[in-house]
Amino acid sequence: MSEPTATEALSNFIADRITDDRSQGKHGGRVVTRFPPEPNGYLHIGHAKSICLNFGLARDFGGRCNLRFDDTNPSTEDIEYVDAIQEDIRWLGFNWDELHFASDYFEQLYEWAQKLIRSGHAYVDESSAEEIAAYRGDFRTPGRPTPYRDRPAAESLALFEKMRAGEIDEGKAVLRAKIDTNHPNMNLRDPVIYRIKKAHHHRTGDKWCIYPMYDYAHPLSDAVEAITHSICTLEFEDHRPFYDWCINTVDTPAKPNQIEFARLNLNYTVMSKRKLLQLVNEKLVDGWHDPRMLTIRGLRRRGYTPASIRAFAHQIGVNRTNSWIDMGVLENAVREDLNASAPRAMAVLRPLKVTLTNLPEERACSLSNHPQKPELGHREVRLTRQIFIDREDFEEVPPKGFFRLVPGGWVRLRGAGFIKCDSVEKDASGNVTGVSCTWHAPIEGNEGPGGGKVKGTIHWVPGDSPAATVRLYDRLFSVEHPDGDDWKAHLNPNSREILVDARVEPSLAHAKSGDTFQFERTGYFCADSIDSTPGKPIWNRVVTLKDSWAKR
RNA sequence: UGGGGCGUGGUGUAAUCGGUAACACAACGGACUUUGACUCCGUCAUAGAAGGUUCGAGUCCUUCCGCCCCAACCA
Repeated sequence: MSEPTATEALSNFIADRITDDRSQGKHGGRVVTRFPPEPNGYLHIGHAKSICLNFGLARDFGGRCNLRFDDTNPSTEDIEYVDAIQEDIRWLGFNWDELHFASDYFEQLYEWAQKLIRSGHAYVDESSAEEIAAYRGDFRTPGRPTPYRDRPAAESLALFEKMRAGEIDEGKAVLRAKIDTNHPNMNLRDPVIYRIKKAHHHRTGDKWCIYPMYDYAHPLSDAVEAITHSICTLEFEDHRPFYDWCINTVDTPAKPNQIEFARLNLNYTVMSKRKLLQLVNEKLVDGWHDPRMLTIRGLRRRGYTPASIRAFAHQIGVNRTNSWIDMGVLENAVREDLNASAPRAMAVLRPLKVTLTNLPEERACSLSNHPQKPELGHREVRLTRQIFIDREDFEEVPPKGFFRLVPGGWVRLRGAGFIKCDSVEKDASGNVTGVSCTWHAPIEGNEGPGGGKVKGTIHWVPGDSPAATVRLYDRLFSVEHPDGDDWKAHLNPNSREILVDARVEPSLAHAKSGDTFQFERTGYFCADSIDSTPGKPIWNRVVTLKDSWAKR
């Protein structure tokens, strides 16, 4: 297995900063990161970037990395996701040091909120959501205090207790941090830190009916775990002052620091949970694990390897610039990994019958399982009197530069000698239904049967090869940036083509779910983990091979 | 409009007291090849713009320009 980049130490501005912090003795020299997903959806390639960053940094600096579920909003979260997320992280090849849930800290968070109230840093506001928004103002309108801002701490304390006790209806009161109602940074205009939600929580059940907001729960959860470097995406940048406010005002023993980086943008796909959910709900794809989805599960089923995703994350780097990564970079990462590891086999996607008129008898041909890895051995493929080749490897009137099978020309048969097309059979409407060829045994050296070099080599399978279902996957969208209201109109109608009469080498019948092969000259294919049946794998195309001929 | 960020080739990432613009992907050209794959070789940027400081600036200063984020009781 070649995995040169995935184990290489991370080199980016965050790693630099950690190095700095350590040299200054910050955080006692410790490095503790965390990956904090909200369990309200499945992980996707964008999360993979964050996972590789957080776990990678901990690895590189001999620190630790926790998995913490940010489960502060019971109305959107579900246990289904917490299980799936853990499975996906492990599959990617990472292990967390500690597993936590923000909900484990609810009691502590509540006490800290009381402390804030007592010290005059928080108050219960009984304004409605609309009123709060109105009083908050906007970029051009100054914010103002609501009538409840200066109520006595004791009153807020009592009301906060009533909120917890379920004696106040949803929407009738919230706890707000008391900072500055007219701060230029909107996030500091007395942000809400607790709201009433009479919802069942997947872990705490009905114990709570008030839930902390992310902006309050996150920094304090980090502090509880003594996280040193709390890495998040750029949109939280102007929340950082409040992050620091929480840490400093509550005055937690640990003082974690938030560092932001740019989230991953990939073209020809969508990344937001909202849109992915919509694709699933509207059945535009076959669920979260559809091989076309860039969810971790989708990628896994498609045939992407963990190493290839790690290599991709490493290659794209980390910085604070909003940028778009070309889908080709991801595709190239699997190609590179699979080229090194996947055994070779032959499969004919669109079969064309070829009769070898002069073949005396069946012939056993020995083919290498990997050109660069002799240790993977050889396999036997029978050359039969009738074989299949791919339709696109034959042209009756070849374009210039075509060096596959043509009438009267020799072409090499992978591992099985040469053939020359003598005649073409057609149906009534003129479609080619088969060709007849003269076969010639393999020849040592560079010369072909007719003298001179034979440039082309094509793949083939025996005439009695079983039919197999092969699914050719392509990018989900046909435009680089599917956005706007009509983003779904840009779904690629050809993102999946199902071939039910492909012919694969008989040996492939024994492939297990998840096994991946390179079908020579066509691409990498993975035996589907859900739809395959014993002895009859269904093949998913992971990615094509590069094809400098097709480009012309 | 107030606040916060960002701007190096087609794409992404580097160059950490200012000193010959590096690496990868893509593209193009070539070599090799029983996968038109792989591999190998070569070509491909003067830095958002304009000024300034300096012997010398992507790196410092000034002024513009462009793009992104923030006005949920979401995260």
